[in-house]
Amino acid sequence: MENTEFDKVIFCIQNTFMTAEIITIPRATLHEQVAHRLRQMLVENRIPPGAKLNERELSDELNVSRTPLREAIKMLAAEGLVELLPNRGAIAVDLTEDDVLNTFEVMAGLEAQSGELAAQRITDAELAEIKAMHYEMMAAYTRRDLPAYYRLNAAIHSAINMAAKNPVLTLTYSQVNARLQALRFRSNQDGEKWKAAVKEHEQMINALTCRDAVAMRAVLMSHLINKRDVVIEQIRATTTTTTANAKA
Amino acid sequence: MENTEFDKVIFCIQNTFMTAEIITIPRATLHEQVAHRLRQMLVENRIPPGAKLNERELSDELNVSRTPLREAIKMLAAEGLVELLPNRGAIAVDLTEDDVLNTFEVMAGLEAQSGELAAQRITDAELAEIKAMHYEMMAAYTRRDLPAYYRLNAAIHSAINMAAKNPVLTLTYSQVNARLQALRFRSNQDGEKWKAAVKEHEQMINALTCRDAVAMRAVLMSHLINKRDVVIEQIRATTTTTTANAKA
DNA sequence: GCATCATTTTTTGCATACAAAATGCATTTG
DNA sequence: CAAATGCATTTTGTATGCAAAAAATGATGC
Repeated sequence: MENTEFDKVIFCIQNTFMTAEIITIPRATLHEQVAHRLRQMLVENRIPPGAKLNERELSDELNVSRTPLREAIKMLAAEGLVELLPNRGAIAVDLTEDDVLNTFEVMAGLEAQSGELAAQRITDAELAEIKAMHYEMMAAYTRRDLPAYYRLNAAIHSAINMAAKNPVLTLTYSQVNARLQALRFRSNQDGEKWKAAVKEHEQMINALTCRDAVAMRAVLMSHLINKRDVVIEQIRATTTTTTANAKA
Repeated sequence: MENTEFDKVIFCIQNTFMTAEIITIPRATLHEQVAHRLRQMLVENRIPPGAKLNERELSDELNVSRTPLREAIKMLAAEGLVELLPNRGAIAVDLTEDDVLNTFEVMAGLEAQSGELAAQRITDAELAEIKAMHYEMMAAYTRRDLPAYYRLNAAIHSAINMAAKNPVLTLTYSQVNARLQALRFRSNQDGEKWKAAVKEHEQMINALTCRDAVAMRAVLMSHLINKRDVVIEQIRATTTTTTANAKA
């Protein structure tokens, strides 16, 4: 049920004449590699929201023919990352404020359930690892190292998800989350919100330690609501400039 | 964000000589139509779980070339209805008992949230319509009209979903649900479970009328758990015969 | 008689070619 | 001068063809 994907693996072999040869071994099929790369480009805003996905351009850029590219685009459409306009190709999703609100509402429910189940099912080893990451994250916070903070934050949420021991939940979560990644990529929280987020993380660790499913649900619910507010603020602040940009 | 799909629309126009001409206007692109038809075939078990999707056979049967067929299959793969085996094509998902348990767990969370939000947001008109469908369903129950019961049951759950006023939730719900449809298609509940399901539906109506979000969550949670048990029982009962069938 | 290996056949994966639709532009016309 | 229409170009959608991988078949050796 899980779809593990990798980019090409570069292999170095030496023939009898000692001239190094580099051959590429596709780990997965071409359309899966393309889908993976497109996902990255979308999340990193290299393809901005609302932008058209020109098949010829992309196939040139990615060095594949249009066939696997189109297959990849169809997958992304099913995942909700791009929108398919009949006879007019695909565009990167451009979420309205309502879309973002609705998506966060679903995310909150999924995270809450994830935390609830994790509290019931987490092993001591898993909990220890999460605690370790939590302290690393606190270190990043005190140093105001935002990139490290984000990385650890994502890792912790992922670990909680794993502790819930439900692959379907994990998959559903990541699919819904994917659409928000593009937004979060550029989101910076101010000092006050950041402080609150850290406090919530401490509550999470406590709830997990006590295996308190109810508390865990409550904490994650409000945690997501705060995250939502941060993103919405960002959108409101940048919406005037970015929409003008996206149109161009 | 919503993907409405239709089959071909048959159009009748009369030319100046009064000879009726019939032209087909494809409402959606070919790959979308194919995806729609494949979905149906999977849900109705016309393609049984674990069966291979032979591209040539299917393209002959559906009268399309392999290209749009392959694009459709990629979409279904992203939706989780088929599994892609590199260089070996696609097979219809064959859920293990664990898969079913996990999927129902997620479904329960989504339904519960859906009900919770519906209790907060439902309009009087929507509630009235759901009540009407409920009474129709009760009629079908007393007549032991299983097909009508199922149809109304699905309609009610869909209506509750709509009342939650969150398209993202609706979409997520239907995607996760799609994988279970194939199982439910052949599931028959015994008298005792059926009676319990009907009782739960009455509680749902009450909770909705009182706009009691907490009660709604609780009812839908246990409702889904019971549904899960029915399906699991079915699987256990038929697993020996059907697996032998699927292999053949 | 069975297992292993080579060969043939089938099937998937990808690229290219062609058809249809949409877009942009220039010209024309009111 | 503006709107509309027709033409050219671009872009998407579908079909076909070819190459590589997997499956099936048959032959050979033990």
